[in-house]
Amino acid sequence: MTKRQQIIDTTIQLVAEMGLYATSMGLIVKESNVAAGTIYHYFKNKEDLIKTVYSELREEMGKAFIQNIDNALPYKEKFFLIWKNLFYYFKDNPQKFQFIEHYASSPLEKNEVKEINQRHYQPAINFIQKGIEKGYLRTLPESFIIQLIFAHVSVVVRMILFDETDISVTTLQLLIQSCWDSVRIN
Amino acid sequence: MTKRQQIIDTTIQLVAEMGLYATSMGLIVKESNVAAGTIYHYFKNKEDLIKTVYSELREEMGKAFIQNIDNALPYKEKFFLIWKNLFYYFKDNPQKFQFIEHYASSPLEKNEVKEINQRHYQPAINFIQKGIEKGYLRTLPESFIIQLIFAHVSVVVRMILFDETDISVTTLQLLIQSCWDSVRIN
Amino acid sequence: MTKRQQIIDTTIQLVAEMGLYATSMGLIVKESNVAAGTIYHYFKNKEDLIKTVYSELREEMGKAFIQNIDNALPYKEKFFLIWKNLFYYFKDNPQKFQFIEHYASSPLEKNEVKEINQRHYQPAINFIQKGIEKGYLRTLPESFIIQLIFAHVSVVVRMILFDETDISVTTLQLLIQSCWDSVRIN
Amino acid sequence: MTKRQQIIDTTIQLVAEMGLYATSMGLIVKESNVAAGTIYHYFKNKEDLIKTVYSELREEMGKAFIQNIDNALPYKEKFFLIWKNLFYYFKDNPQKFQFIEHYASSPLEKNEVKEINQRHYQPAINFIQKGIEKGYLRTLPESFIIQLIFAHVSVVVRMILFDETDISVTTLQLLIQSCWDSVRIN
DNA sequence: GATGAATGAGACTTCATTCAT
DNA sequence: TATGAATGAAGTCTCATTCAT
Repeated sequence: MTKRQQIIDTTIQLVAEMGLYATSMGLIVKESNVAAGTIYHYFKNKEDLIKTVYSELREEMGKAFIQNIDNALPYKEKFFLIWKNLFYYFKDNPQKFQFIEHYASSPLEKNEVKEINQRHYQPAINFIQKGIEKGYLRTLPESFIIQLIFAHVSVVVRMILFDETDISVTTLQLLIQSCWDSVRIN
Repeated sequence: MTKRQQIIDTTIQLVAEMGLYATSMGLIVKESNVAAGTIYHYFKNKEDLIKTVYSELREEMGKAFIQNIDNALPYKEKFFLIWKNLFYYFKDNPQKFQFIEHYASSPLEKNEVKEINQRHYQPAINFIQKGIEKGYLRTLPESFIIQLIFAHVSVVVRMILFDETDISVTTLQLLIQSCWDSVRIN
Repeated sequence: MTKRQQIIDTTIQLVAEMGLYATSMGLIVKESNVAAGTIYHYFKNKEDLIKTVYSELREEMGKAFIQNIDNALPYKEKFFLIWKNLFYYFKDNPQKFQFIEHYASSPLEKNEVKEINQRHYQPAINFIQKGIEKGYLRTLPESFIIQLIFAHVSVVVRMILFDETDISVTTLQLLIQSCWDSVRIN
Repeated sequence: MTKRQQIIDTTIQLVAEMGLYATSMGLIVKESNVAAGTIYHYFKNKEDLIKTVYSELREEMGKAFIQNIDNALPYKEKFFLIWKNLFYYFKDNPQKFQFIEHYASSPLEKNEVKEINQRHYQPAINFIQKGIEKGYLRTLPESFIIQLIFAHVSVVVRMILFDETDISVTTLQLLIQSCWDSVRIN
């Protein structure tokens, strides 16, 4: 594994466990078996490191949730599949989920990166847009609907992760239905 | 106003604007017109200050959202009123909303305060419990339903606050309906 | 007990246990049931408090070690009695002993108090002086001999206090003999 | 000279002059021409710095006082030589002597370092042990005898250092004799 | 006499970052 | 590329002391 990747992996892990601010560069140095200077060889500074990691995760996530979606399927089924994709991506990568949550709620989020990462959203935006146009979804701002879905999934993931319980396929189906009911046309 | 209150008010304002970590004790000192030592007269340390502020806000919030609820009203109407109470409490106190969001996503949240503040939830838990029993709401864990509603309101509030737009009463009604649809029995 | 005495007692106890610097005024306040301002009513500042306590202890100690000395006794016997007086004063008042040790090794000792407290030494100086004149003791500076005796007793007391053992009368006699042998004429 | 050594030297000098507590890290920074962070690169914290310095001095002292002792010499002569070694080590390194005195009387001393540094005592313990076995010294606990000798030397050194007088070789011989008389078999 | 809220200088320490090797 | 010693600004907190009540 390259030094750069070691740094990124350690950063994800530490931020997930301790949060953005408790994750000092010194700690990353210690845990990643890399010298302080090396980090600054690959990243301009701490903010750049964090933002880069976030960017990469967003891209990965963006790919994950549209994966294996057959366009021929009915809209509702695609919705359910997408929800599941997102859910399992988070469930199977709890540290990445937590990193993203930490980042999203940090003051860093306020900056320009928002737009930069927007493009990873594009397929999602398109999907929602089409849902509204075709009369499957309520007439609400797309970004709002996306936030709603994202928030919904996050609540479910958080519940599972922190309660350390698992969830049956049936229950999961109920939960997705709940999300679907909040955005679909009655 | 007492020194203690000055400190608390300044803390809410600064944390709302800059986040938990960018809000240094030095900044609080400067903005609150209080000596450094005075803060430590009222609070054990920064963590204690933050947690105390959070606790007080949670209590206030707990009171706000069950306010003016006539028990004689139909369940659904009560649900809508509670949603609105919560919504307007956040909308009218944006700094308190942001403080709570910052706190909730911080590593501090992980600690014991969670339980301590649980009692402010009690009316909410009871309300949800009754809704499930009477067959108005889906059979899901109460705490999960509460999280879902909370997340839903938060998304709406965030949208309004950050987009700096306002929202018509009609739209609001639609949004509450969306939340209701995600938890009500079909 | 007067507030003043409460302060002094608490100070002795805390300094004995924790040392001069770990004994903060705040700690004295907490442990002595006295308000911060009250301490400053009786003492000019921390240094004054410590020095006053020390002065009082020195006076007490000065009285203790010449107590019950019959001038008619042989010189050597008087020496043994004085040694014992000093020893038992320390053994029976371990906190006072420790306070004195902490003070004596502190930078405060360097100041003027040394002379002020000199007068409590006077009987000791006289006793040593007479011993030299009469040919019982070696011709060395009196203050040096006093330091030697004081150091000797302190070593014994420290040993007993920290090892938490006690000591037989016979052993004690041997120890005094050791001290006596270091200053008597051969 | 390395940064680490600069820090240690400055620490010895400042503690000797001002005591353990008046020697702030800030002062060490100023006097040693080193950045604050650099101290924490070499030492975990102030306590660690002080303890490390003390440890090194104890080792140096341990080497100093058994230096040039010819085992073939008579016991008493070896005793005199050892006393002199210790005496001159302190007299020639007054700041180290004062550092050790400050440390020894501080609350830090109470901790584990005591044992760690015990091994530097080993030659001394052996020497005393042999003295008792061979009938040269009184039957008293070795550690007690060591404390006695140490206290004796310290009184002499303190006298010379603080009175700023020097001492003739004859007088010195008298003083060692006094120490010897306090521990030798009559 | 007694109280304790309020002060602010200064103590210790952390941490992102640089730079010579 | 990679290292890690060195930096110093800034953060948190303590503590002796004051003063209005």
